[in-house]
Amino acid sequence: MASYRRRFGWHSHPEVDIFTDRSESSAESLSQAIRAAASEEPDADGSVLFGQLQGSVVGIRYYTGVVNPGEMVALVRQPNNPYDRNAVMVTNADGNQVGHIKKELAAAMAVVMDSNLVKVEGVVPYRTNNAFNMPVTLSFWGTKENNPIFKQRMAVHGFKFNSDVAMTTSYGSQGGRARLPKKPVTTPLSAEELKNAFDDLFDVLVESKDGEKEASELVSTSLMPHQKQALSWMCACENSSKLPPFWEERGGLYYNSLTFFSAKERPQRVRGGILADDMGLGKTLTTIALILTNFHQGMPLPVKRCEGLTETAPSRSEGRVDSTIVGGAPSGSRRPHSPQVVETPAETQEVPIVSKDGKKKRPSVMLEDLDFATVLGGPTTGTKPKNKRAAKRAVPKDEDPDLVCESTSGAKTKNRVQRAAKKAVVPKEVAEPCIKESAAELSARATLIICPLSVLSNWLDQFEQHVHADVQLNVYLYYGPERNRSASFLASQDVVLTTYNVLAADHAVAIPKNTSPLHAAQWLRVVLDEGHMIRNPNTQMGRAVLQLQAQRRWILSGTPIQNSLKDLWMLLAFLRLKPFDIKEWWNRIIQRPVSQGDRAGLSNLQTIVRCITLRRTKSSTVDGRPLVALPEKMVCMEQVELTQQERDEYELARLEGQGTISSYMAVGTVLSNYADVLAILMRLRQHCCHPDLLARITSDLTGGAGTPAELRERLVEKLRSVLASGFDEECAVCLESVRLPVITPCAHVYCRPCIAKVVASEQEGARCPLCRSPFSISQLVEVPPEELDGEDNGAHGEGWRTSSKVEALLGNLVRIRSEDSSIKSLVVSQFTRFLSILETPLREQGFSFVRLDGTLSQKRRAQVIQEFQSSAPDSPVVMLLSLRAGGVGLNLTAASRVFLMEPAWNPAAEEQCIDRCHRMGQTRKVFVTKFIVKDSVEENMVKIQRGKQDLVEKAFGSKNTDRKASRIDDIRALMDL
DNA sequence: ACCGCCGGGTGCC
DNA sequence: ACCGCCGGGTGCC
Repeated sequence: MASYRRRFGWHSHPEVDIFTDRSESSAESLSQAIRAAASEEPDADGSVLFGQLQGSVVGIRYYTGVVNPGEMVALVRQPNNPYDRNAVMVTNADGNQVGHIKKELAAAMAVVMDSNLVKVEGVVPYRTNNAFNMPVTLSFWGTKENNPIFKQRMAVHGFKFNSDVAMTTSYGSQGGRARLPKKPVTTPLSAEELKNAFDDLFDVLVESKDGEKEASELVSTSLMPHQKQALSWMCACENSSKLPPFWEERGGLYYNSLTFFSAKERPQRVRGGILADDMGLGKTLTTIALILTNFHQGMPLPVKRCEGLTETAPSRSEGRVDSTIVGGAPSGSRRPHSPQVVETPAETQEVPIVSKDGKKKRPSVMLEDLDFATVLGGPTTGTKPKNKRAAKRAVPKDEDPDLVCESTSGAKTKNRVQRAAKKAVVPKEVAEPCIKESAAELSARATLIICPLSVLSNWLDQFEQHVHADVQLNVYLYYGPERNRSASFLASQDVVLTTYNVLAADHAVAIPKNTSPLHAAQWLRVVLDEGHMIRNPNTQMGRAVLQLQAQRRWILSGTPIQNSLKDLWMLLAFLRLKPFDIKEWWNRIIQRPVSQGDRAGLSNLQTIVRCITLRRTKSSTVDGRPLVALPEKMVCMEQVELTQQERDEYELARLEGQGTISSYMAVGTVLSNYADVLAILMRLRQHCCHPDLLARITSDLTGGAGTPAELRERLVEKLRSVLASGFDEECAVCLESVRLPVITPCAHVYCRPCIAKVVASEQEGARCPLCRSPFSISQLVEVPPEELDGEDNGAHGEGWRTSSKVEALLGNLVRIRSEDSSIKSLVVSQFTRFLSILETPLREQGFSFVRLDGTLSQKRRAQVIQEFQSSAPDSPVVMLLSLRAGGVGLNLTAASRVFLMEPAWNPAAEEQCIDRCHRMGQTRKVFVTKFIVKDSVEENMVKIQRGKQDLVEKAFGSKNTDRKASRIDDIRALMDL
């Protein structure tokens, strides 16, 4: 008994004591209970039906949950029930408790559920007039091996199954209707079909929703057609009272065609969805437009505008950013008080406006005001005459102190446009039934945006760039130790920007006693940027995200599903798409049917995704034209010839290296001397760039024993060089990019958690998975964090010398400058020391430049990017960029030339770099130059790059051994062996 | 619940 | 009367 109780399955959730909360709010806590319990469930696929039983649900008069004939119900174990530890609770599809399973049957079910032998599903087969209990058909699902033991345990309690009926592997999609296992009507999908269908899940959605919506004129950037479509769609999602998928209204009742659940209450709608546009289509801008355009009841966000700033509006002066960028300071989010404040007009369309006295205002009256409003916000038309006209319209001061502030002349003024706006409560979407909002709902104002740290600055920039300078938009950066933790302060902002980590950390700290500030606030809207980041609901992040309180919820993601169907569940749970936000229903209705190849299940899944997602790709079209016509991109290789002296040095190193490696080859110890091989390759690559790069790599790797400290230092050095080389980016255990890299004494690099797993799994001595050399966990070495990107900052003052590659780059830069001095360039290298070396000639030649590498703090990084992106005449024209710096999403569109100083092992890294400037917002043709030293390891690397790209496309089932072999082949090719 | 079960009242017909 | 029978109170787990 004790043993099975300890191994709680998904039906049991000992933490949740539902009896502490039996009152009104129990519906929500029950949903949470089910969700919590269900999330522990192992994969729902591969189950077979053991059999079915008729049972009864008792005590229904004590609960409010309603079930109609044919509806599915959930069975949830209640091990803490004070009356019966075997209790099994029954809830309906809405998460409301219906009753309990009768105790004799519950006693049997508790045994098999607690020991994880089965998952139980229930359907109420028919109606009775009994007010005290109701029938339920229970289906028991589990893995084949567990079938006999299940039957036996049930038999002990007197429940027998008819064995010939029970076995069927098909789930079918019958939902609640059928009580007997059915033969599938159609043949199930093959694994291949399933995989394709799954991959296409989002891609087939690529669609152009018709209908465009203009952004509020608070937005200074004009939206492209596809962005207007997205805005229109997003507004509709937020405002319409349309039922969620699979719900329909039938004679005053709301009916779900998948669970057969019907309810009097309108099911809670999803006010939001997934914007899954490809990267670069402007999800950020569209979201900003949404925030400004769709406040309550389809009105624009009411904000104050400072007229005085209008004239300088279009220039993005640095001064404006700091008012938003400073995290933590309570006043940090407010822009300095400026002259004459006006609130924004609310309406831009010809909607009849009813004035205070009930008279209908003619649209023309409105237009007059609008004209004025347009002037206020107009990007380039901050013309004096119109402003004067605006000033004349100022009304006496005594009306509404909130809207008044000092004008330039010191007089208190308020603009009458506002009065028009205030009266303009006519909803915009006349065709769509506009949702009703309660007073409490109407009081929510702020939008919370959660994003990865790497794109924080991008959001700030984009707000800066796309919102009119005179708009007093309160954007608060909730980040850093000084952040303001007042929930009411946060809720009073227009936008609060934070990261997943801050959210999770706050949540974790607050959880035992109270709620975190972000969880205490009632948000108008929560936006998850790169929303695919949260995949697991059991992580701190996942839990924190799910518990936010908001009226509207959005997920922005270029790749909504990364691995499996399960990823999608988290997104649906976040959006609270009923009833799929509860895992039990998701598993029953979607996950299991689909993973068993059920076509109807797949089609239901597609319906769900279609209803809540908008996705366009770069190749989508609007009215037959591509969404974004990116300027052309030209990629060329520039061959660099070494000087005779460089060539001599290179050949010396190559011959030596070839000798070493071929001797390893001869005795088959290439992999156990991997570090050596990499070091040789590294030296050759450095020869190709600049001789001074070699200076520090002097340690003889095979050198005799030293003190442990020396050995350790050598390993650190090796790890550093391995990481810098980019060669060993993938961990041989998880086959993914190395996280938390550590190096073994045999110089193989793994993720720390991966190698720890290996050590744990091997009985006695752990061996390196690649070369089988023994090692212990204490011998693993990691790079001290402060050194990760720390390189000497080129004190190359006097002893500086040039190289062929340096000359090649400088030649290009000088030529470009002479042709068009406004052209900016990215100079990319993996060797940050090479970037340091390049600083000297750039300075000598009078190029103004900035440098972006991994050592920069977030704040400094943002500054550097902003400086570089600036179009001011004295702004930098070159950015020295470390290949590994920053993540995706960096926006460096000011550059239109990219110089890749040396080939990278990973072509994707190069592509990513290029895409930082060849992306939306790029107006010029982009030229990419890849420098390759002729007759060198670099040329060989390019060949291998090509090979790998091919490989990636073909290979899915490549095994570890294949990888090893291919590595040796790689090395052979690289060294011309 | 038009049941079953419990426990107090009651006790030939 | 340490039973049977009657009828009211009661009722999930």
